[in-house]
Amino acid sequence: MGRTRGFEVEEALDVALDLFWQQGYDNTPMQALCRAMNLQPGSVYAAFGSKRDLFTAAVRRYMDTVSAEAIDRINGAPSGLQGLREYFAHLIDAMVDGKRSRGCLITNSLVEFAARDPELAAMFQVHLARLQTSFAAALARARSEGELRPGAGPESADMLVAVVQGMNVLAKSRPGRQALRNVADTALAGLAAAEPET
Amino acid sequence: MGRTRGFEVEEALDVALDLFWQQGYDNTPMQALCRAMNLQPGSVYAAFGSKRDLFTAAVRRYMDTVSAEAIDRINGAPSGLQGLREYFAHLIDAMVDGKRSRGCLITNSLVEFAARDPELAAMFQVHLARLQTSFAAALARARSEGELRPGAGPESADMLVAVVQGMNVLAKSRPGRQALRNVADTALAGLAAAEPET
DNA sequence: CAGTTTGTTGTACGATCATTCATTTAAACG
DNA sequence: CGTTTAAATGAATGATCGTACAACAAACTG
Repeated sequence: MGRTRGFEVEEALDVALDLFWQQGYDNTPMQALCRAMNLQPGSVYAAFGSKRDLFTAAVRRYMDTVSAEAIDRINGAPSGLQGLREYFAHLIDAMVDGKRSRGCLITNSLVEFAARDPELAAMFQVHLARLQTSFAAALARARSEGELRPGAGPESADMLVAVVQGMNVLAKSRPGRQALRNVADTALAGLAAAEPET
Repeated sequence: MGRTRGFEVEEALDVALDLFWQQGYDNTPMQALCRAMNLQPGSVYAAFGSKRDLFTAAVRRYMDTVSAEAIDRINGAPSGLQGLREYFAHLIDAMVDGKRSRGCLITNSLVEFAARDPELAAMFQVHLARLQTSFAAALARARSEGELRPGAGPESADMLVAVVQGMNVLAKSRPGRQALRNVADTALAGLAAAEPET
């Protein structure tokens, strides 16, 4: 019983997610969030709890949507190496044209929170582990298909995770598509077997 | 004439630099800076201007000391590839034992400021360009000495810059030395000529 | 249609922020 | 030593922050 909610919680959360993604946590006042969500403070606190709770919910939503979609691409391709190539291709597209020009919410938040909020840091760690695991699986597949040079293998996943985090940082200074492609291509070329001359 | 300053400006700046490095800009109140510097607000404002000015000075100092020392290592080695290896080795040491466990002040600040302060963003861009240039020079030297595999060269510098930025992010979650070494070794192994079997 | 319960509204509160300034202190100069 | 000038002090200011709450509105229950 009682009055029904006049807004969609997930829609509002998406708006908050967008703001946190663009501006960071400390630099986004609750007032700005309320304005963007078209909600009064009371409604926000009733629905989400504190500002930190709202942020936590936004990070969770980011992991379940944006991040999950990207990671799924890694192992949804016909070959291991191709999965990696497609992952990076879409990442770069989103960094040039789309929302990833703001970097990655988790990378941004890791930098902002790792030293002061162990609970959030643990969430970010889960994300990194997922990414690493998917990279390792793709590399294992690529190796079994003879796509990798000797010495490269699942252990190389850590390097790819670092490259992605680095690209997320660099994306914030709006580099050209070519520069980003160069980064990804160089990283993958270092793992792939030498191509036969065309 | 007049009363002389009772503190060393550079010493105070180093203290502020340390605090900004650990906690970020937004998360470091002027009050905390004053306490750490053992100075009253008036003295700080007289010496440095605004909080943003103090931060700018701290970033400049970081670039001139911490960052310059690290970059100098790249091309201070007997061979190109060896310079890169030494750069990463010292970077990893500082991430495990030293102040680099807080990441890199510039990487942190790039994430915090790129989208909202073009002037600071330009400073960070200079840093990235310096790093890229040094990497490219080392790679050119390495190539001319036959240390690189075919396909690798100065253009690969962008990938190394991304790897470093990524490691700076990952460092904040205190990874083990082994994980960091794996990242650096994998990145360099992808560029280096195949080693003869021992 | 009353009563209960829940959501919404808008204001207001205390804390904390960056910054200022009148006052006091001390070094340098004649 | 007295005057001048700059630095240090520490409280105060106004703005902005996250959050709470009293008043009002609406929907479900019986």
